[in-house]
Amino acid sequence: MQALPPEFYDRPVLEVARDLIGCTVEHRGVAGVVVETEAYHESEPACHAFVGLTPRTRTLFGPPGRAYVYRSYGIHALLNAVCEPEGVGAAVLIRALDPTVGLEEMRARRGVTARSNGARSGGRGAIDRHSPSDRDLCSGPGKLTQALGISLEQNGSDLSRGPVRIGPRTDGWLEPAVVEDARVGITKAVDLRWRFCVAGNRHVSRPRPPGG
DNA sequence: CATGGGATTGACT
DNA sequence: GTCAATCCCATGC
Repeated sequence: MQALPPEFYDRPVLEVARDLIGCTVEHRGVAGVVVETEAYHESEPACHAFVGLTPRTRTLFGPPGRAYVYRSYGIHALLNAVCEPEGVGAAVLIRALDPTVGLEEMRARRGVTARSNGARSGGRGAIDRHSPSDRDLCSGPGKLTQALGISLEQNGSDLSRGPVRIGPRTDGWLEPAVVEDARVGITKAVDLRWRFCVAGNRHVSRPRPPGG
């Protein structure tokens, strides 16, 4: 797969967020098509970069085309693509994928959690968790990083070079039907409709947008 | 140095 | 629908 060049990300974050729909995210031979994104920009308070340059936001203010990976709620790693020129804090959050390559590996990573494996290993069947349906593999920002094996170590890495890479739209995804909606899970700037989803796609996270 | 708050998920009522 | 898990880091004293 030919990865998108850094210049692709050196544009207004809203444009990139829309254009990333239909593109492919790949990590170590496991991949999926982007079906949901959100845009974040330093000018609005829901963006981490709103507070300015700190150790945490260093990557956000860095060059475009890098991965911004951070820990959410102490548990999940969330993947973003840094956008706009260096010095401007902006990024696209990858919220959901339509799984395409390496589904067995995704099921393995998502099927048994550390907690269920460890704490519940009582007398009988230790591994008793259900195997998630393929719909649950990548239908959320924390799920897809787990399915692809993406962790905080990838923060700052180059999305054009890897190990996490993003490639252009392929056949079947050249002109996806995109619906806009309000962003999910935030408490500030909730009125901005900076969420982009593929209409009708099963792998879009909840809440599903109207018509999506 | 102490505190508080998440760009979430899964289990449970 | 409710709720807890769990860690990084921004903020304030």
